[in-house]
Amino acid sequence: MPELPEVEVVRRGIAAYTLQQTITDVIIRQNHLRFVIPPDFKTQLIGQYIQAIARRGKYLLFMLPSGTVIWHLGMSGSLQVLSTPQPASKHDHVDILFKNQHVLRFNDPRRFGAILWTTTDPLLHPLLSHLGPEPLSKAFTAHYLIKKAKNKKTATKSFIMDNKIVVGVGNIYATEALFAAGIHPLTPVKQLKPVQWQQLCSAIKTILRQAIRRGGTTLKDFVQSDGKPGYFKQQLKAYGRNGEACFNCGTCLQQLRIGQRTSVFCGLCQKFDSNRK
DNA sequence: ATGCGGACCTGTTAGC
DNA sequence: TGCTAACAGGTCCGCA
Repeated sequence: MPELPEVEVVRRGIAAYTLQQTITDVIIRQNHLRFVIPPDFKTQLIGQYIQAIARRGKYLLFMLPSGTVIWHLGMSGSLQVLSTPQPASKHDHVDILFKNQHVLRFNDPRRFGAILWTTTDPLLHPLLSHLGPEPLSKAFTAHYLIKKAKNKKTATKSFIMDNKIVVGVGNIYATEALFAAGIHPLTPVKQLKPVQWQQLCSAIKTILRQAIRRGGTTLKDFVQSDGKPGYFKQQLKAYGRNGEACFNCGTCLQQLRIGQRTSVFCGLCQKFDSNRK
């Protein structure tokens, strides 16, 4: 479910209620997520407090004095802060209780989420160590992409969704960024011109920033930490619009599958040929 | 080395 | 109406 903007929205939302708060209890109702939650997870956390909540790609990092909780929301996970007790409903797998009475509750129907505990540098963890740069950082530039794309024939859409190239760009924002940059999703990356890399790079940054500002994209069930949906869906220009008219030229948007993911694009605005524009 | 398909798991929707 | 198949925001692994 959540791509980078959604994870960032969650991070900011829960930080306000949980930073510096002592953990009084941890309730695990289902420990079988993408990985099994470590057996000592509960005892490691109780009595400690959250010093900071960071994000690396789509991973949330809860920094405690003696270690770090690495938390991934998977495809369908959400984290909410409850200020009054509420009975657990279906798929509410984990609760973290704080001294200030707030509860951090994790719900994840598909259980693709992951919760890990590490006492060493989380950025060196095997799941994180190979990750590419943050798209909103200075390290993410057209120049960097050109270097990475050299001699590769990968489809541009698969390329920008590859964690090792850049983190946080999932199907929604990849689709949107390619539309904004006027690049056909199947274009082999070695064919892209520098000007197109510029457009793509800045489209990714712009779209992610806008999505964060609007609280992320709610397609079906994404909620911010306060339970409200995200409001970026109204801004989507290509994703989910197969068969509808392109906002630029009125042409009927098309759909195809790339790497088992649906891709919507405009056959007129997004061409292989780079000499337009 | 790269790149693709499959697997993980459940819920919703489209189609017959 | 009811059953089944396909598909869904992510990621890792193994095989070609």
